Amino acid sequence: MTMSPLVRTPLSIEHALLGFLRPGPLHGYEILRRLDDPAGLGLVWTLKQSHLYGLLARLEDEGYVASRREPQESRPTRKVFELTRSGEATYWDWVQSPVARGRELRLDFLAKLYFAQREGAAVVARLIEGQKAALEDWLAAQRGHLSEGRGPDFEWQVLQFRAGQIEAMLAWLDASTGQAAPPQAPPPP
Amino acid sequence: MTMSPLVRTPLSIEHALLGFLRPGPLHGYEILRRLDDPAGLGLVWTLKQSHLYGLLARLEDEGYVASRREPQESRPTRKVFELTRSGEATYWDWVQSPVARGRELRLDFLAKLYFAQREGAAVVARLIEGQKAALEDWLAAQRGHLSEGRGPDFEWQVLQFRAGQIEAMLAWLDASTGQAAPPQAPPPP
DNA sequence: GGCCGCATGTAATCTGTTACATGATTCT
DNA sequence: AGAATCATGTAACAGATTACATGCGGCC
Repeated sequence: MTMSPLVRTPLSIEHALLGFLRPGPLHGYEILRRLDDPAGLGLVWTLKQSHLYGLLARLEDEGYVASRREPQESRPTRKVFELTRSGEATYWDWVQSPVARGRELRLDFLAKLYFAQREGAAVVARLIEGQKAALEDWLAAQRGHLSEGRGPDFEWQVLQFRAGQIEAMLAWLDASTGQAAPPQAPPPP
Repeated sequence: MTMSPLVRTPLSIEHALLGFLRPGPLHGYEILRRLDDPAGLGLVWTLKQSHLYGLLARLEDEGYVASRREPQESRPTRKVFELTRSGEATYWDWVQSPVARGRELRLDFLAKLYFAQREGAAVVARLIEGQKAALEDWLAAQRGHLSEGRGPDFEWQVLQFRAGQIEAMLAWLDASTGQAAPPQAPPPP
């Protein structure tokens, strides 16, 4: 018996799809077209059509979205998705919380940023502040280990590598999005 | 009918295991212990025991390694693996060729570097030169796109982000391993 | 007697990716 | 007539991760 849990704990990349539905209901094909925009999210996250439909089905399974069929004249019936309460809460949580692991910076964080910018300066500020704090913690940890080590052995190189990547990320956050809007009350959690 | 091909084209992370066998035959448990070293490869690549055994079985399936059983008195029988010709060739190829995608830098490249350093300065130099060239190509591509774009929109931010990460990586290569040994004849290809 | 070290593996699960299937309409 | 667009999905496959299974011998 397969019990699909209503809520998965780790906030992962497919929650980005909820971001497309936040402004209002949408059908799968339309989401695909938005992903095709080479200057939009498609720049960092590409999906095959079948993959997208699979993800949407699962999000519905898990109760984040609900769907209704919308027949059209002279066009195939659409399946229009909209956020449930749970989906909306999950989205706000996802879009404002920093990623917890370095490997999530390339994809997950940029996706968050993409949607956060569509939600306004306060949301962006919140996301960036949280992520900066996380990065600074990581950096401190790397530096802590570095100070223990002695020579340029493999461990030292790895720590240097990570520190360098984190520093570059921090510099980028400051340079490209650093004009932080004053934090305001966030949209409904 | 499942035809497991003798050679998979993409040189991926599990080829790192071949690196443990290059100096000489080894059994799985011993590889595990080497991976446990928190200052060694284990720093960037962690494997569950079952996962390792699975990977070794597949490498054997694909003809990269061969195994023999080695009974012991008062200890469980070991399964000792050694490289085949194909495995050795694949290893030398893997350890000296740069990674082709950014996401492979964190794991695959560091693994290559780990083994390359065990093979000597010439191998390290070869790997690093190749990777630098690849990074510089990527960077040029990002900058090319950047010059086309106008404002600080999402696309611009993404390109800046990538450029920053690549620059940090280049700086790190120069700083921590930059004293390139003069290229010599590599070990038997 | 119980835990740790040695040494092996199978199998389930999950996720990601890709191939394939379908069918109507509109555009060229 | 043929290609592209609109719109949906199933199923196969590949990969990573984890849980679980087993058994002996030595140490405390």
